[in-house]
Amino acid sequence: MQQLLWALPAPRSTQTHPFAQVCVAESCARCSLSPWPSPQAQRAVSPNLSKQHPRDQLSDQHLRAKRARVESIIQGMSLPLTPQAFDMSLRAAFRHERDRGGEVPRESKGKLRVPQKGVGTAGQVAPTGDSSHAKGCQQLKEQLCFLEQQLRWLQEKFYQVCDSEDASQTQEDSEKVQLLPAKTGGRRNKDSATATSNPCKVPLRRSTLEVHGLEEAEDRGDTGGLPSAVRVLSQALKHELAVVTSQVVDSVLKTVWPKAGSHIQKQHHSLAVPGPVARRQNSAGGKCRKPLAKPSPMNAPGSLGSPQAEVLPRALGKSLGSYAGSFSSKGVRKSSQLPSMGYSVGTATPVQDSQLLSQLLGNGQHSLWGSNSRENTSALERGCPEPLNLHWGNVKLRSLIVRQQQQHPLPLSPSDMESLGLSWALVMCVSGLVRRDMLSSQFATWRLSLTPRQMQEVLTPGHLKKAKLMFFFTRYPSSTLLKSYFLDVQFSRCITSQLIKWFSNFREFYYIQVEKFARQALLEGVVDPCTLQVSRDSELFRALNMHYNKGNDFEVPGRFLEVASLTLQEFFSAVRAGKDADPSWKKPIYKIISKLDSDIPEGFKAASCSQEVLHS
DNA sequence: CGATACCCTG
DNA sequence: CAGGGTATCG
Repeated sequence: MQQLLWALPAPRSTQTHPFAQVCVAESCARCSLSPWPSPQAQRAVSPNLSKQHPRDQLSDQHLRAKRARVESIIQGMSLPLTPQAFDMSLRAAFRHERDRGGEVPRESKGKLRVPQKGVGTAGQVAPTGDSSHAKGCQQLKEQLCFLEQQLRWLQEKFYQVCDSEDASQTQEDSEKVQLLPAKTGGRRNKDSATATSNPCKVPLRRSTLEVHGLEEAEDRGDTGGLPSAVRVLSQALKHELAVVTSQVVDSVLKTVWPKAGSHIQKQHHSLAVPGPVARRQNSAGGKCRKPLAKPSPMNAPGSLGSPQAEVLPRALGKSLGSYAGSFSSKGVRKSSQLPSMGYSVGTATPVQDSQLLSQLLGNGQHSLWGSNSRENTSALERGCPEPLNLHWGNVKLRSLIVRQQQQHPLPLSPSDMESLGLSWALVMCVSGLVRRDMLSSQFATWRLSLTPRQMQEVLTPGHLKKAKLMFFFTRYPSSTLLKSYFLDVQFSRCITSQLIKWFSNFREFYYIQVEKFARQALLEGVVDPCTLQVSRDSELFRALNMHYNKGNDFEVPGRFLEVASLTLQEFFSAVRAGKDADPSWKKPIYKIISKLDSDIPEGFKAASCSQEVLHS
């Protein structure tokens, strides 16, 4: 969720966050009550939106109506916030703004992330420990903060909408022209051609509300009142906000106070208790990508012969909740693998969400969850009223509407927060307000918490490490070989290509390094290629070892040294012969090296191998 | 046409 | 390391 937060497009560089400014200047209480900056203030901080067209005066009323509407959303959301939450969120917002400092606020990345419930979730439900209460409170508080920040950000976006609408009809906004697919060359055309199948594939620069959907709405002559797209989004957001908020509150209360309701006062008390937000970092983003953490329930000793003193932070693997709401390859929850924790899982399964997300992510045909999604998806869509089938910035708004109309509760579980994050991500993505890859990241994280224990449906850091070590033996593994060595991975097209991509990246680094040293040798006046031998204490080896074997906890096979030496010599000879003038001069070398793969020790096949990596 | 390799970029 | 693009192969 925090990813979502820092992923939110920063205000234009010349513009500080209007809300932050208000916060600085005045006591935050006022901001909380009325998060809207005055129109003057708004314009003052957004110079490029300040061009007032004469025609605007005619539509002032129009604008006010829109603002009032959006404001009602904000205020509706603000109601349940406690004073502490306000204060906290304000500070968070301010901190966020400060951290931004023109760059991505990396540091804030983990700050608001809600701690995952660990293995002992059931224990946390027990009303024994104050810490668990505090933790829950912390969660709730942070959720609310997050929501508020989102809202504030939305507010800003809506201002942009209002203003850009005014501008759009009166001037050929050069920026907008630039955004139009038809006018930006072949690649853009290609993008829009595939837009239907990749509804969420919204490039960042089109991810503001200044998207085609608005224009579409207006092109249809929808000039009276709010543009239909705005109206639809507004309604969708309202629903989403209401549902999400109540769910968060409910779920946290239920979790922390099984006899919820009678201890509301305690909540406020506990809210003030600061708690460390232990949170794993996850820099992974993008579709079908491996998360950095995984539940590692199995910890059987690996059978790697060498001292596998793998050193990845334990917290990485442990902090994640091991909630095992799991999916089979068919996308059906395997009840047999559900832990009996007494969580009331909502009637709507995560499967539905996942399908929707999958749809949004453009994985419609081959859902990450399996193959039966098409059936269900169509079932979902049948209930969807067609008039809402708008496209908004290449995103099917309908998907949101479908979800909204279903009004199913999100599953209440330790993955609540992730689900919530996804709900928001959905809203953000559908409205074109957030980058698709960030949604995907959220998506992957969320999905991770539902992964079966036995079969990894995602590639973990452990797998990556294992792959790197395997690179010492094989530079060009076939997909079948990979399948036979990652037995604990449930292979899909996505997983396969990711693994292959990994090795492609490994090779890339490898060849770059070797080439670098080959050229260096040439400059140093080496004449005989045979003198170029890669030994364990050579610079080249150190560079490679650092990359593939960080920590030097794996004994690199001698064969790899031979291969590296040969690669080095080949590069040396080629460069010396001036072959590097040919754009494809590396191809022959690649061909040679590709034949030098050796067998991988059977030990790598051990399913626990990649998990062992995380624990030793 | 899909899978894959390579290249380039962030 | 991931993404996107292009080139190539069967």
